[in-house]
Amino acid sequence: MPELPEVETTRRGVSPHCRGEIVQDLVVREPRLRWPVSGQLREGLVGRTIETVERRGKYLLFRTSAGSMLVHLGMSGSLRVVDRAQAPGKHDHIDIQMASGACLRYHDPRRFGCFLWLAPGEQHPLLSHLGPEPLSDDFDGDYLYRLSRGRSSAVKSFIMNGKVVVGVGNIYANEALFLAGIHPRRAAGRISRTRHRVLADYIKQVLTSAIEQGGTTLRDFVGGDGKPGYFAQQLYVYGRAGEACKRCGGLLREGRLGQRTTVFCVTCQR
DNA sequence: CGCTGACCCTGACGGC
DNA sequence: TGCCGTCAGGGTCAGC
Repeated sequence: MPELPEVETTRRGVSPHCRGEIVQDLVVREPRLRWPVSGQLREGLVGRTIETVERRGKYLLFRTSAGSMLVHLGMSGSLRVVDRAQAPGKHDHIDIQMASGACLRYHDPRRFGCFLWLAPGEQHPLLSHLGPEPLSDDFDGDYLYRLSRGRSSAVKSFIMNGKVVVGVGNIYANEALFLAGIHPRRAAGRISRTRHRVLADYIKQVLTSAIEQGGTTLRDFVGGDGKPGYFAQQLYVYGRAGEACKRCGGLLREGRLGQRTTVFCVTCQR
């Protein structure tokens, strides 16, 4: 589910209900996530005031003066604001209850997400090797060009690699490559500077547009306010294999690249 | 160091 | 109706 636009949508949705609020209790119904939810999280968080909710790549950081809660939504996770009186449903694994009465509820059928506690100033290994934010000035075509020299991996795997750039998942990688007219299997190291610039610009554009639409809801994504995203209607290739290319009318083809479904147009992408 | 594939887990869906 | 295989938006890790 969540790539950068969905995580950002979640951040924007939950932030007003967290910022400046005291955490009254943390209820963990199912600690078996990607890594077990430790007691340290509860010890660290309860009684603290959440100062800010930040995002780094697909990670959310709930900052307090005593440390931070690091959250990843995995593939099927969502975090939304609910009324604390509302009975938890299946796969509602964690509640973060605010003194204000608001409640952040974490739902994750596949349990690939994680909730970790970071001591003040602690640089978690998960965050320390991440590439630049795609929407920042640190990320552009020249950067992609430089980093890709000598690399033999397919450009799609390259831009989905979090050490190269964060937040670009399968949906938006497919979309950006289509818009840039680049074949997903082309070796990253054999793409010109000009084309890398086009690609970087489209990555920024497609992510920005998706954030504006509240993300992409394929089956069950909901943002912090519980509402779905509307970007799915604007997808050019993802989920459209066998249908007509919106640019040339040809049949979109599907393949597998690095265990991920890849959709592209053989005419428009070279 | 770079790259590939197995793996983590549950649910939805299509074919029989 | 049910069983079975396949696939799904994330990332880590071992091995070459």
